[in-house]
Amino acid sequence: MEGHEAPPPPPQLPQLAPSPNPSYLLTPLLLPSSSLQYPSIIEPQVLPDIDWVGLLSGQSQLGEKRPVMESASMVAENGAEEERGNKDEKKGGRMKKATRPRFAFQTRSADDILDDGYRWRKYGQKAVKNSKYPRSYYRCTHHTCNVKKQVQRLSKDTSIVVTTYEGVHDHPCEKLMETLTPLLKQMQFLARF
DNA sequence: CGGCTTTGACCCGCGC
DNA sequence: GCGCGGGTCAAAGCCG
Repeated sequence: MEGHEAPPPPPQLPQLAPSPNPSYLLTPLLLPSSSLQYPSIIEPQVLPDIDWVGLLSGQSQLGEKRPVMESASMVAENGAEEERGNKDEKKGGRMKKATRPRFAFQTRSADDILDDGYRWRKYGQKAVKNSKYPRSYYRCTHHTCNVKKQVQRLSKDTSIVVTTYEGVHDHPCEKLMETLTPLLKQMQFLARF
């Protein structure tokens, strides 16, 4: 799909002031991937180009108004209650708006899909307004797990991929455990001396 | 053959 | 009420 490639050398990212709200929770995101091949570094920076408000709140309107920095920072909306319109299941089995933690981060990567240790199944792709690139929708393949993520590449800086996670995995990350187990054993062994 | 991607259609919320 | 934009479904096709 990507077609026109040849991403230009990544321009200098705007150096943004550290988020006034330090609770953006980068750690939980780094955790599962720390031992796996990450395509690039995670950079806790914010691009004014991305529709963070839309990504995080579910409604996007990037038109004239820029998202304020606060909402544009890496956000973890944890208790963001929005129990609006609690209708019963819509026909077609569509999901109602659940109140789940959402957080987003950006990576500099040539790959849209970064290996975070979990298995994802793509269930949709949509063209997004104000963006050359489509947004992809993924769902965790674990049966009982209902975690979703959205992946979108910036049109301004094509080397930046924005990933938004929604929900928390209710199962261990097999890949991570595989990697960690021998390490832990070794640490336990060494700790005896 | 099972799991995954692709893709058009459908649904819903929101702004005007 | 209508149109737009975003999110999801599901059938068909692809691939290991």
